[in-house]
Amino acid sequence: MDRAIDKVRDALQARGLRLTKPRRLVAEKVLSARRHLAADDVLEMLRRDGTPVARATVYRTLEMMKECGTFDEHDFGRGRKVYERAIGRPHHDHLYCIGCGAIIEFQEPEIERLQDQVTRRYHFIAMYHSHKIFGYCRRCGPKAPSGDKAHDEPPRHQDTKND
Amino acid sequence: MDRAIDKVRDALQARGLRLTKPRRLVAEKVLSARRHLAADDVLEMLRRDGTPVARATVYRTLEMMKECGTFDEHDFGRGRKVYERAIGRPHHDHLYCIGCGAIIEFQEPEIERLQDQVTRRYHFIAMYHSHKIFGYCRRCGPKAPSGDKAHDEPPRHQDTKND
DNA sequence: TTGATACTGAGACTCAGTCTCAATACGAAC
DNA sequence: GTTCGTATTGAGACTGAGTCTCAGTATCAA
Repeated sequence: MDRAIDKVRDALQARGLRLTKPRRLVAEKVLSARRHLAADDVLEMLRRDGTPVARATVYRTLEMMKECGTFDEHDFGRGRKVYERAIGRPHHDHLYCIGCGAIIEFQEPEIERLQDQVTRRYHFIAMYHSHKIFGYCRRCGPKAPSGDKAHDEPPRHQDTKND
Repeated sequence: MDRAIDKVRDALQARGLRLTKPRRLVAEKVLSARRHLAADDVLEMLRRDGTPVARATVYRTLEMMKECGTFDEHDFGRGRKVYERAIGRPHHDHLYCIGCGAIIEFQEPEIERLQDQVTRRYHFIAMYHSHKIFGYCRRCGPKAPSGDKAHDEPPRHQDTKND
């Protein structure tokens, strides 16, 4: 984690940017989070910690960290962007449970290879990609897709990674 | 196209919904479009045609058509959802050009197969997925990723499919 | 210490999308 | 055809994530 913040500093400095106190506070929240965080989550967490950071600064910092490659940004269609640490962990894609909001990460090198093949086919230069599979996790199960109203208000399982 | 509108009607009726005039007008725009359309595009096109439909109705209809499986909805990160006809055409995914906004469709059955494998691995029941590759198309080329400011205002190629 | 520049915070603003509710259209029953 | 209940529409207010502006503050180099 200290290692991670150093890498964040390096990434910023490489672009002539500083790791100021507000930026560090935002970065630490995302780096240590056990789930994907939205700007509002970070805002709220810092407020509760007694170290509030302005809304604009949080948004600017998250965007900046994404540009530097230290955070990954995802949009699971809930009308807000969420972030997770990118440094020090391998690339992965996501399964998103429509029932409970759980996010499961997966790696499939063969898909990545096929993607390269596709982009070559179209003389396309890939910069990044977004591969998400939406459905129902093991716990929400096959019953969910039916008219099961219990799932309109997604239950939040304790030990899963929610957005 | 007449065939298509009939399928739209059937899909609605199967859910006890009617194909009213405003809904038909919205549906026809998306069915006949040569590119992905946002709600605002549809709104504007209908206004220009002299057959205006209320904003709320357009949004409601697009959502409804998606639910019925007649339209596909995509979000390419430009802050608005876009739609394309789904009936009468095979499933595909997209390459999105950051330079000019061009959208290239691709099909890769092998990726779909690997996806199934992934979901099985996690006991996940997939309902739909979103697979997008962002980068630069043949015309925007390898020069684009550099600090080429000419691409801040994406040029719009005449014969490509923009969102 | 000074000047130039980067950064922050507060709050106004934007804009896609949603909600509300009165008015209207439509299908079924009479 | 008329009536009644329900589905649908339109206008415009509202929401909420994200952006912008700009004055004030911090930081760096000289």
